[in-house]
Amino acid sequence: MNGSSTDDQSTTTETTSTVAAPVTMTPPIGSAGSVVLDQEQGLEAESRKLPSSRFKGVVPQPSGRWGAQIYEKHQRVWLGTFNEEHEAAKAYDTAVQRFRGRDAVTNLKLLPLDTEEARLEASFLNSRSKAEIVDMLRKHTYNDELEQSKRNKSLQKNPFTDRFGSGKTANAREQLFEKAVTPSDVGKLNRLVIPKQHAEKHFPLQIGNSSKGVLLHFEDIGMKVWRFRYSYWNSSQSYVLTKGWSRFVKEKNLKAGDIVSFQRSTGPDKQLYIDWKTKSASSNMNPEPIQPIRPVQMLRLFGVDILSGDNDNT
DNA sequence: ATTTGTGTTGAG
DNA sequence: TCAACACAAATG
Repeated sequence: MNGSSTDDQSTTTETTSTVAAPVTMTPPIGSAGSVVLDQEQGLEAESRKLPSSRFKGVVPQPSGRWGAQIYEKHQRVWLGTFNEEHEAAKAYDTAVQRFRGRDAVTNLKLLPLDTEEARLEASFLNSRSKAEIVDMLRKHTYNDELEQSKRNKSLQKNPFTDRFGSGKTANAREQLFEKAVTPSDVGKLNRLVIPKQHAEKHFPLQIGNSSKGVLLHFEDIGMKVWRFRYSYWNSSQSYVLTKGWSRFVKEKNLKAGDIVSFQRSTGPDKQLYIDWKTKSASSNMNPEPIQPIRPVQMLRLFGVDILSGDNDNT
């Protein structure tokens, strides 16, 4: 049934190949019915015994392939069959993270904390039901769907048309507020003053945290995450972004009068976003654009996204 | 004709 | 919860 195609799941060089490519020790010759296989470690008497997998959630198949399964409430959930043992292990890893959370024990998956890849995949995982994830794994389409999700996310992040055009919020992000930065906001003070009105409305501080401050995560247009310390300064009775702010000013080459804007995801994740633009023109006028936006690429992505409608999501 | 993946059991 | 085993159901 799934003999070939849709094989592009892992990063290994496993290309599409039918069962006729047995690189491993498992001989796919004939089904494990009663075929006697000598040469196999001299275990003639147990020739029909299947080899155990060293991976959790992975079981051998009589065909020589590997099945993946996970248990939930005394019940097995089948995750599909795979040509390679590690492919099945990967499927289990994905499933177990969706079923039991980020801290679940996995077989192979390194847990690159704090990387954008990890964030995107975590977001993608939770945006789908368990059944949907299982379906993707069984059909070997999980990686494709994940990549497509990433593309959509990056499109969704592009606010240029929205904010410079009509200012309407058609995205899954809501505009919180904007501020024209002052000379001191981009100067040596290394801090951004957040107007009290907006600060108290959108970034409320706990009573205990007001002096100490909290760490806020913002994502920019290039999906780069910025971490700013946010606190209240009693001396000036103002709310400020301090640690981390100067790096943003430097990288974006912010000048006095430029506009910084803050958004927040309308979804349940409450992800915060930060962006900027020059006073009277688009940010493309930046002499050193670190994250150059290419309208051409954006359009191309749009086209691909719209045209690739061959998914059979339930 | 093959292979899947479910039914089932027993160990941990 | 987990995998080993057997085999009816599913698939080609």
